[in-house]
Amino acid sequence: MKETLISLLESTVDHLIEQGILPEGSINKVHIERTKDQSHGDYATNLALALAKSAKMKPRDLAEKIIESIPASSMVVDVQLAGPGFINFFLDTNSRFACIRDALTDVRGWSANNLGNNQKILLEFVSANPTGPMHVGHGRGAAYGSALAEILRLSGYQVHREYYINDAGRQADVLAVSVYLRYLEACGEAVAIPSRAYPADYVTICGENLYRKVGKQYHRAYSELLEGVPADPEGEGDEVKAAKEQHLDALIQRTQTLLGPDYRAVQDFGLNEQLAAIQKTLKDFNVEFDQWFSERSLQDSGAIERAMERLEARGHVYKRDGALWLRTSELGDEKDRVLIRENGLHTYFAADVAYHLDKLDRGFDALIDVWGADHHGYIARVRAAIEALTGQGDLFHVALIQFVTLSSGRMGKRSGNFVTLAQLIEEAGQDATRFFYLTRSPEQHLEFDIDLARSQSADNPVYYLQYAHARVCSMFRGLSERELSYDQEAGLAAIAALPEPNIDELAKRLAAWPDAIENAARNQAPHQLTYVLRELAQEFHTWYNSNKVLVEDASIRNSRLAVALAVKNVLGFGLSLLGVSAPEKM
RNA sequence: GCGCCCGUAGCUCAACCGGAUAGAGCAUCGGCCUUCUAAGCCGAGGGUUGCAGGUUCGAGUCCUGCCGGGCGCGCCA
Repeated sequence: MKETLISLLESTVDHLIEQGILPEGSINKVHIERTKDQSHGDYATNLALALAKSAKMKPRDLAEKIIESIPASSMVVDVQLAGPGFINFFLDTNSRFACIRDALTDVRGWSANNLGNNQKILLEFVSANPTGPMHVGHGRGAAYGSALAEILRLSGYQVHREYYINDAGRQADVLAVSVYLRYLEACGEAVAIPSRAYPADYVTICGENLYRKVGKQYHRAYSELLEGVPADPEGEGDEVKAAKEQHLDALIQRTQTLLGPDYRAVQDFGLNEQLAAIQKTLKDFNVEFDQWFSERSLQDSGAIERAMERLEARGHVYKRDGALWLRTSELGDEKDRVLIRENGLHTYFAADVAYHLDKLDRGFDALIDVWGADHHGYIARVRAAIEALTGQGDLFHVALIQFVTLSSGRMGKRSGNFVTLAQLIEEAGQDATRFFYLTRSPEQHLEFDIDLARSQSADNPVYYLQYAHARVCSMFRGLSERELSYDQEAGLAAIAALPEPNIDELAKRLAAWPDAIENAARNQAPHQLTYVLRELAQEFHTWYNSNKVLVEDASIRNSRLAVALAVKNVLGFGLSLLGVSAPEKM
């Protein structure tokens, strides 16, 4: 429909160029959009406004010339000049109500578009460290990434959803020691928990679980563990903080020495338990992945070394102060970055470079990483590294998700009493939580009012949409109770004969649905769908209140049932894209 | 200090590549259940889109400078 109008306008422009009214090559692309206001018709173009300058005419005068030259079409019943020079198109009834048949026959196919042209995209999101439970910030990334994947798939992209498991590096060691100390506690030792270790309850439980599983198999005397370990100082300030980290580092080394090969077993126990908890929460949250990618596997397979060698071969690295540096500053970053530390260990960044190289080697046309806004300073260096390795830095995109704040104050990753995603879902429910995350644009800070979610969850806008869906279902239950019939074809054929004028507004909202998907994909903005669906539900509720559906007149009944069912299909499908259920009863 | 994001109604937020009279929810006030689900509908009030310039037919949207808030700037991850 849109394409038809565009081609009509393109031939009009060609015609005007032949006539000498428009200069050669004045057209780049005809832009046409749906109107917001019914009085502006169904579609509008700003063509005359855009071309007025090159034609050296007033916009309205040019618009008149354009309207005169537009070829006749059976779809278009009227073309009007409006405002400063807009050209409005009014469609015939068949075209206006085609969306109802489309929504009834194949809502998914009708909703789809080919923006992506079958490109392969790797979408990495959440990737929360398996060192503890997910917090409410991770939940936002999960809701966003999951919905975006659905929208992109519907828009002609092949989407691969991936979770990067940070199961290597210092944080994994901190987890291992934290768990091990709690394990010793369970063995009967009196231990002091380092101030920089993970102190939270889940670590204690994890240590106890380990004890329950293996008994005293890994038990070493606590006094032995502390041999040669500097004290854990108290107080504030940079120096004290550094000393605290040194205490923890020494403890890690000591634990590794003492446990030998058992160290890895303890660490794996902790990592696996935390990862299992994360996977359960995500599953409960209706978020799925195609692949779980382990950071440690990069190390074990030698992928990191290979990436470093490749960078060296391409002349992007140098040694300084005993460390190996990548010249990212030559590729858009603000300064160079360390790959291999003075102590011989690679940085997190080095592993990430290898990871993104691996992604590209797997043959993806584009990489999208969903990151929290606090990582924005990291984008330039990763892109620089990809550019250095492959010359394809432009294939790397980051969707930055702004922070989630809680009404009861900022959350902290390590504080003992932060609110976890699992707790939030427990309080507000899966549907309300998913939907609330998605009603904000990703670049907007999200204020999540825990108390509101708890006490007033019935006010959540998600119920508004679900209620519209349930209403239609209820209507069809009433249909059989009253022993009335529904003939869909007869209904579709008679829609134009419906007496109520507000059917036009409702049909207009329905017809806009496929465009909403395409726009949401183009802007990587799932939140737009929540608004479009809300508007559809709103228009439906209005129509429902002013028109009775289960009437004696079979023709009107059939048509209204067809309309209602079309709305139900779009609402149900739309909610499924967002990971929200569409109940048949409420 | 430098970099990224944000600033829209009392509150929380929309506004698709720059488009026509800047829209919703909550809150406030007034109506609508003997009729398919009132978790709903109808109506009212509420705005110099942080401030000042600029670009153009047209700016909440783009550019510059301020003001305010958040985040980041490690051989941590």
